[in-house]
Amino acid sequence: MQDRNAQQPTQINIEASIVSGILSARIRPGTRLGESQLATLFDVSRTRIRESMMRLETRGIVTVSPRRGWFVVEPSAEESMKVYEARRIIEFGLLRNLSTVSEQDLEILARHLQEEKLAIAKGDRQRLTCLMGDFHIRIAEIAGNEIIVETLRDLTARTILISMLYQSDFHAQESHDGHCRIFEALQEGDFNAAAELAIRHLDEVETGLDLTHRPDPLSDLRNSLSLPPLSSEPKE
Amino acid sequence: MQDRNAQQPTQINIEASIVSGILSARIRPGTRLGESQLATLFDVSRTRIRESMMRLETRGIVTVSPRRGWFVVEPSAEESMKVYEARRIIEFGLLRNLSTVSEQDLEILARHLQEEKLAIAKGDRQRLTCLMGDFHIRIAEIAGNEIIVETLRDLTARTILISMLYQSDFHAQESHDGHCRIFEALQEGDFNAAAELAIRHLDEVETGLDLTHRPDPLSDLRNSLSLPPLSSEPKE
DNA sequence: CGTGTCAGCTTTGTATGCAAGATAGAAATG
DNA sequence: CATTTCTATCTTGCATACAAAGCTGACACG
Repeated sequence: MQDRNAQQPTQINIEASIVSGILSARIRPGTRLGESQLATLFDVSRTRIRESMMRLETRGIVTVSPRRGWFVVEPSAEESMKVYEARRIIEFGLLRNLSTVSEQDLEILARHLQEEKLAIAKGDRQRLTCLMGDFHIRIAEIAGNEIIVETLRDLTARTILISMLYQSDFHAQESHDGHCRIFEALQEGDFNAAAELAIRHLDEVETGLDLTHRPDPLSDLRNSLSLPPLSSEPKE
Repeated sequence: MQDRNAQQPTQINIEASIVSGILSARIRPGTRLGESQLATLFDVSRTRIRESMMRLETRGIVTVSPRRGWFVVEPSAEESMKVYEARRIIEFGLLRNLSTVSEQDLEILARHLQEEKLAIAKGDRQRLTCLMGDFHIRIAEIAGNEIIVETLRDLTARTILISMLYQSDFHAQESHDGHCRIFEALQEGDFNAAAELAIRHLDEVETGLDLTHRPDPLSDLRNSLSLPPLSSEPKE
C-alpha cells in the first residue's frame, strides 16, 4: 500500500493496492476510504483517487455513501449468498469446460498447495486467507481466460470481506483438503469430478459462515425502528 | 438516449445510454466517444463523462488511447474467442446450477421467443440483434443472481460488437432455434441438457463468425503502431 | 513529386476551487 | 436532565482552468 516513493502511482496501482490490501485481509469491510486521506497517502490529487474509487465501485469492492464517503463494502447476508452462488456458477463452468491441464500447471498448483500446508503449520492466518483465495484464481489462470480471472478475482476479494464479517472460525484444514481433492481430480483429468468438488467445497465454506449473525446490529437500528441486538461483537 | 431534457442525467444514465446503444447495435465498435462531445450532448461537465468512461472501461466496453480519446472496443479475434469462452463457462454453470424454473419465468421466456419469431418474420435485424442478446440475459435473470446478470450483460454487449465486426451473415433462424431448444429443455426441467445446448448454441454462433477475416486489414498495423482505430461517426 | 518541419488547433490529463450535504458537538430550551 | 436546534467543520460532487500531448495542414526544401 505504500507507493509513496513511486513517482507516478497510476490509477491501476491505487486500485491494486486496495484490492491487495483486501485480499491479504489487512483492510476490513466497512473501512472508510477518505478521498483526501488517500490523496495525501498516494501523493496525488483527489481527482485520481476518485477515478480509482469509481472503478472499484463498478467492480463491487467499494460503495459510496453520498456526501459521506467511500467505504469498503460490507456484504449483507443476501449479497454474500449471491457471491457464493456466482462463484459456484463460474467455477463449475470453468472446470467443466477444461479439456487439458499441462504438467506445468499441475506443478504450479502443487506448489501452491504446499504453501497452504506451510501456512497452516505456521498458523499464519493472514497469509492463509490470501492463499485460500488465490487457489481459485490460479485455477482460472490455468483456464487462460482473463475475463474469468478478473471476475473471479473481484469475487474472491468480496469473499474475503464476507469471511471477515461472518466467519466464526476458520476451518483452514478443511478448506485445504477441499483444494487438494480438486487438485487430485484435475491430476486425473476428471474435470467433471473437479467441478462437482468445487461446488461442494464452496458449499462447505459457505455453510461455515454464520450468515444469521449480524456483525453490526446498529445498522438495523439506524435504518428501521428498534430491534433487539443479537449478541456481542464478532471481534477476532 | 436523449437524456438532454432530464435535469440531472446521473452517471448511471450516461453509462446505460451507451451500453443500450451498443446492445441495440446503434453504436459501432471503434466509435469515438469524445469527452466534450458527450458533455454537451448530455449537458454535463466533462468530469462526469470521464467518470462514466472510466466505469465503462472497467466493464470492458470502451478503451482509452492516451491523449487521443475514448473508443468503443474493437475486440480482436483472440479477445472475441475469450468472450465466447467466458460466456460458455458462465452460461453452462448457470443452467447446470438451476434447480427449478417457475411457470412465470417460462412464460417470460416464451413471450421472448415469440418476439424473436416476430422480428425474424419482419426482418428487423437491429431489433433481432438486441433480442438475441437479451435472451441470455433473461435466463440469467431467472437464476436471480444480479452479479451474473451484470457480468453477462457486459459480455453480451461485447458479443454484439464482435458480431458487428466479424459476422458475415446473420443466421437468425438458427440462433432462434437454438434458443427454442434451450427453452424446451428448461420446460422439461432438464437443466443438464439445457446447459449442454447452451454451449452448443454459443459454439454455433461463434463458428458463424469469420474470425480470420479482418474487417480492417490495417488493424494489425494500427495496433502495433498505436494509431487511432477506425473511427466511424459518433452517436447520430 | 515526395518529404520533413513547424505552427495552431483540438483533445485529454490533472489539479484546484467552490458549493452543498452530512456529522458532531455545543448551546439553548423545556 | 433530556431533547432539540444550530453552527462549525469536514467531506464529497461537480465544474472549470490550465498544462501536455497529439493531429492537421501549410510551407519550405531536396
